[in-house]
Amino acid sequence: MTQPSETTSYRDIKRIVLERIRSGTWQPDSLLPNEQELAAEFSCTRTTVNRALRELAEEGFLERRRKAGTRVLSSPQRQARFTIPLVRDEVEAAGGRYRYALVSAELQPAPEWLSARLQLLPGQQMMHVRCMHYSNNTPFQYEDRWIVVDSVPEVTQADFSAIGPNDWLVQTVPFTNVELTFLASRADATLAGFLDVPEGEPIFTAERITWLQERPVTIAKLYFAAGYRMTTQI
Amino acid sequence: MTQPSETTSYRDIKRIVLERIRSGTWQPDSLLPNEQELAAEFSCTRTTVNRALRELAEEGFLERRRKAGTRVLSSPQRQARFTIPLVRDEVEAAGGRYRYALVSAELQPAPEWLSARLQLLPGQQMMHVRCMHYSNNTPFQYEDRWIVVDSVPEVTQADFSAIGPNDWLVQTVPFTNVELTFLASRADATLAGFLDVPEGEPIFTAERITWLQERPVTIAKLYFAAGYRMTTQI
DNA sequence: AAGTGGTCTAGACCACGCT
DNA sequence: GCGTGGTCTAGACCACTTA
Repeated sequence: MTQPSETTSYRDIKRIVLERIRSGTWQPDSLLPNEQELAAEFSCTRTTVNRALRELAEEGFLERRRKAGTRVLSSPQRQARFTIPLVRDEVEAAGGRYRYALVSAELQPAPEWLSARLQLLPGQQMMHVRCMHYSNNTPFQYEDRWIVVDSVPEVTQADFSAIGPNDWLVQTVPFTNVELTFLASRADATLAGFLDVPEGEPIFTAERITWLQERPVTIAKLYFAAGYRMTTQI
Repeated sequence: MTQPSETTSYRDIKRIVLERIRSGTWQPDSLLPNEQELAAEFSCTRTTVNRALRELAEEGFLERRRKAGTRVLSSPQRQARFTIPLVRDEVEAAGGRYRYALVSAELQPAPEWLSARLQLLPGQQMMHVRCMHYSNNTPFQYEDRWIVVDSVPEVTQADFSAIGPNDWLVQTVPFTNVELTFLASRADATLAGFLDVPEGEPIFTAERITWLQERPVTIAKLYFAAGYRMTTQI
């Protein structure tokens, strides 16, 4: 099956190490041989061993510390990786026809909960955008977003009836840090109307807060249609 | 400009490349110079450039293809990484005192929805475990789990009044693939009782399906207390 | 056919953090 | 102090993919 390659690659080493952990050859919390010894065993250089172990540590199976050595983590810190797609891509990937609709876009001073949340000055000017994303004209996501005008002054010129605020921001503010939160919220009357669900319906919700350097740029609350599931393979 | 360190490390290169993307020096969809040229510019070896670009590609900023070169992704595929902690760790990390309580553990044939979901034979024998996790004696999570007896025969001997099923599985089945889903569900009467919330309350829910090789091992539905938020920095 | 990234070798120096 | 992993160099061959 595999290529008849004679050399031991870092992929081979990863596979072998995982097998030894799986089979219990290397018990949880036990120390692995050091890189030099493993390199000798696998007839390769320490560089190759290093890459294999480094990636396994990155993936949450090993813990590595200088001088202390490399240890098998007792309960692997499996990390879930979600690729957060653009709404349009998500809809189209599911075979739907995407449609965007602006609900409102208004300049407003930041309400108190927002100032506190984003560490803004009291009453700082914000662009408040609300919009809908449809898949085949069925409600897919309701978006409630605030953009800090001081951080993105061009936002006052943007035409959000033509382009969604997320698409606009991606094009305009090239780069950022993001804090992402998932939660379950309850559909109030407004939300129930936009998403076409009964009031009180549980709504899967994502909150994204975005910074440019240390400056807050935007907070978006994304309310997904009923029954939405966010899935990933680990 | 740069720090007085004379060598250019792969971290420096990552930083510089990100700055050039951020500042628009390298436009989205444009091609970067090849590794050899960058190595010359940064006065380092191609190996070092390679590591920097490889990691940036891994992080979703660049796309690399042999012969085609390295390209700036127009909309960076930012990936959210959630570290999924053990319940006990999560509670204790928040400063709470953890308590586990078994609700029920029974051998049952798999109901139809479950057989379909896990691709089981009809009526296959399952261990059905329900339990609660408390933080300072306040409900934190209700767990409803099914374990495939054929995949983990030892489960019939396990004493789930002493140890939680997740802890037990981690110790017993060393290794697996996982499918993780987040959703918002509604508290029915049972759930409302265990979590001490009104019926109908939106409940943040995680579903984990675990496989050993190709064999399904367990499906767990984890219902979190009201107001739970799952947060990550990207 | 040819250019690009993918990976490996053989060696070196260094920083961290146990003991 | 000193052993371990962290990183870099200089070079090589190779695999893939596109022109």
